[in-house]
Formats: sequence, structure tokens, C-alpha cells
Amino acid sequence: MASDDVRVRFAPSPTGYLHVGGARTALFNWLFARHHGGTFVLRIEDTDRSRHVSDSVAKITDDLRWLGLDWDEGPEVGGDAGPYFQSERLALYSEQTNRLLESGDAYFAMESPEELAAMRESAASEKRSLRYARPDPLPTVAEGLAARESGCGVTIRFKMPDRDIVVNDLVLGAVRIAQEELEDFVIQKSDGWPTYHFACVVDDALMRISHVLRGQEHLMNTPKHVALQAALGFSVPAYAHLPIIFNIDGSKMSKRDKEKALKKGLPPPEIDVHDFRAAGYLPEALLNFISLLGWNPGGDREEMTLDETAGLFSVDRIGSANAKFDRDKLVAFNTDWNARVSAERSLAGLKDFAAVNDAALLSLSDDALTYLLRVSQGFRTFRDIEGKASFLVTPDDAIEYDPKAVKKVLAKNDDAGYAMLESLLGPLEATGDWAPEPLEALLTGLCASNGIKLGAVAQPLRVAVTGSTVSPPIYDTLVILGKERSMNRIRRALELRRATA
RNA sequence: GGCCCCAUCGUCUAGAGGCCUAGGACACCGGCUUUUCAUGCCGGCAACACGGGUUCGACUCCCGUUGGGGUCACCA
Repeated sequence: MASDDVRVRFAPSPTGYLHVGGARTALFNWLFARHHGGTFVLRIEDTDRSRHVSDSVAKITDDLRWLGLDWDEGPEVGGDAGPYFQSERLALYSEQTNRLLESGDAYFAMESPEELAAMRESAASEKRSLRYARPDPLPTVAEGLAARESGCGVTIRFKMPDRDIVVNDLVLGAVRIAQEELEDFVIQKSDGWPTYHFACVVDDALMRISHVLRGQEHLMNTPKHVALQAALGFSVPAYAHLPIIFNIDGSKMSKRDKEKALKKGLPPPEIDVHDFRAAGYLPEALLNFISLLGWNPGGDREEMTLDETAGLFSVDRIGSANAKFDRDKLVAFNTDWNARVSAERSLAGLKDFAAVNDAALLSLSDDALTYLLRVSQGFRTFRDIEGKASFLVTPDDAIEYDPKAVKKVLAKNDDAGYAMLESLLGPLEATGDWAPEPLEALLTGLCASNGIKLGAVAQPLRVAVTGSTVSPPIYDTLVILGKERSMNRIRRALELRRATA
């Protein structure tokens, strides 16, 4: 195919942050476009005003940018197939609705939502499925217009053709849906706005979308779309339905999982892209990980940059089985990415993490942050860095001592740790060059002459200076803190012990 | 429940009829390295859902069963 014929789109609804499943759909479309040198369109499907969440377009575009998925046409960037908000395309939809009304492929329907609900309910109680019964005779357009005029809520329904519909899916193959499974569905709501199905079909055609990559939950929508395209004389884009991503336990990855976890006192799982960002993940790792959910380049290849993935991407290699989102593997990917990314990239990532969380880390200089990153190599997420750095942003006289650490490292064996600190005071004070090497020489020398292990010196110091047993390597911890602050803290630890003794 | 989709280690997956004694990664277990946490290194455990065909030969093809999922709105 001619490469400039490839036009794909990502079409989220503005109902909140970008869901990780949506991100996967966006990613696959982006990869497909980039692989073929095509166009990636971002379209906002805001036809349900009641579900609209303010700011969510900005949230979604923000998340996409953070991921590094840029769009060629859409909000903020424009394009010649716009507007890219469905709410601004109402005239286009009614134009197409009228064509269908005129050709007799659509008709006005008078039932109220309540009537419909009652019909569904009684059908359900009789254990039979409800299929909308097409009125006979059909109301005329004039009657429909008159009913609408008089204030009755009327919808417009599409007259489903009297034949089976076959969806030719790039990953699933040919899927045939029997005619009797399909019913006349609503294409225009009583408020005059188009339904999703209609707006989607019209926009895909008008925006010259060549391929539709979307979640498998849309598979049963597709016959409706195909039928609509036939009636409107539109060409049918190529469809590829992507496997769905679930939680590791098989449940749906829902935004409600967060509330549920909170209620149980558990840490909320990351569900939206923004959650991963706030949790300290690198977008490179997230993208790499989700690109492998339902797709893989073949062989044993796993770690790839976005560009490499785009080069390798192929719809042929999209799987058809649903996948589970394994957070442990994501963490492992993230750890690897943290290790392979440049110092500059790492710093930018850490600062973004701090900014998004409005974290205390924000007060540290780039130099301090860079140092922290360097001495923390092996860290999994930026959250680890935050944990290891909290001692740095806490004032000397506000360090809280973890009781367990104090007991284990300082008070154990008759205050052996405290004794060690006492004996360290003098030599430390005498150290002129407060740098890792001299400090190392001092401590290891001390260990050698006293026949003790480094841990017996390093741990009491660590606890005294940070309040906990976890910190960067001890020499770096002391250096980054500085001599004065380190000494203050050691003295304070000793004083507090006297106070509690 | 009707319709539709799917089915290889716990998880993501490789596998396009003989390359399979089924490979990799994560997790897990054991060991090593290490001043803490985390890394890193070495080793191990672990799967073709089941039953029929087709074939000289089936993880690979067909059918069925079972299991999982999706969908049945004036939501998208």
C-alpha cells in the first residue's frame, strides 16, 4: 500500500485521565502510523455531554505527550480533516443523517427511554432477549419531525439491512454476524446529537481513516459500522481488534480498583497513565512493556526503544488472546530502563516525578539530584529515590528515628551502636576533606584496626544521620549531607538516646 | 442466557506439521557479590486444557468438550 494512504486515529472520550488500556490502543495506532510513514490522528469523542469531565482533554493530551506519542492531526495541532472534536461536527452528522432519512435507510422512532427499559425488563424476566421491533408501517419523516416539534423525544434509528454482516478483521479473520442478531440501532439521540456509532463512522470516513485498531470490546460494534458504511456509500476501513488487557487476577483494569484498594487500606494500583507517571515509572519502560501485551516482534527480543518498536511493528504479529498486566514485570522493565537511560534523561524523569507529586525533592538542586541518581543505581522507580532521599530534605532537628532501626542498630548489645557513634565523633570531626575517599579510608581503617566489619560502623552512622537503615552508600550519604549537617545529626542522635535512657 | 472471540510455564510470550529433550523474559526457589535498601552474577522449578479426527508424523490443521473473555443502552 502507498505509505501516505495510512491514516489511523485514537479517539478517546474526555471522561478523565488516559487509561492504560487506552494508552495501549493509542500506542499501537501510533506504531502502525510511524511504521508506514502514515498519519496519526487524535479525535475527541465528546458526544455525551453528561459524561464530560472538565479538563480531561488536557489530561489526555498531557499523558500522550508524556508517553511520547505525538499526533499529526488533532487538538492543538489542527489538520485539514478537522474539527477534531465531535461536538464541533454536529452539522456534518445531521447532513449524513438526512441522507439516510431520504434514502429510507433510517427512520424516526418514538419510544421513550422508559418504554424501552420496560420492554427490556419484561423480555429479561421471560428469559428472552429483546430485539427492537421495527414499526410497521414506519413513521414518515414528516410525522417524525412533527413529533419532535411537539416536544416528544424522538430518536433516529438505522434500518439494519436484511442480511448477515461479515467483518474482515486483520487479527481475527472473517467474523460473520447473522442478520437476526442485529437490530435497528439509534444513530441520533433525542437531544439531536449523534450516537457513538454514527459519529464514529462518519468521522472515520470524512477523516479518511484507513485502518481502525481498537480494543476487542468493539468487535460487536463493527457490524453496525460496516452496515452504516455500506448505506452511506463509504469505504470500509481495515479493522484490527486488539486483545484486551486485564488485571493479573483476570478482573478488568478499572479506575474503581483504586477506590476499592483504598477502602481496604491497600496502596491503590496504577490504572491510568497518570498513575504510572506519579508512581515514578519511566514512559520508555511503560511503553515498552505494554507494546508487548498482545504483540511481539518474534524471537526473544524484548527491550526496545519506541523507535525500534515502530520499525518492527506489524499487525500480522498482533495476537488474539487477552493478556494480563503483570506489574512485577513492568517494575523489572523499569529497573532496566533506569539503568540504561542517560543521566540527563534520568534527571528529567526524576524532576517530572517530583513535579507531578509536588514532592519535597523539588527543593533539591539539579546537582544534588544527579548525585542522588548516580549513587542510587539499581533503583527500580523514582519512588525509591524519593524514599532514599527523604533524609536530605528533612531539617537536621526533625529527623525521625525509626524505632526498629534504633533498636536493631544502635541500642542492641548494650548500646554498641551508640558507643560506636561516640568513638566516631572525634575522627569524623578531624576529617578535613569531607569526600567519599577520605571517609572510606577512615572507616575501613577503623574496621581493620579494631577487627570489626564495616556494617558495624556504617549502620550506626546511617541510622544516626538518616533515621533509617536505608540510604545511599554511607560515604555518599555523609558527603551529600555535608560535614556540618552530618555531625549535627550524629550529636542529636546521641542526645536523644540520653533523653530516653 | 443468545451471539461472538480466545486457549503453550503462575504471568507476557517464541513456535507458521518433523528443527521441541517445547526457547526467552518476569515472578518464584537456591547460591554468590554487597556497608543498608536495591542492583548484579550463577543455578533451579515450571506449560502445549481435554477428547476425537487428518497425517508416516501434530503444540502446530479440522471437529467437539471444557474453561476464560467480550457484547447484548438515546455510553463510548
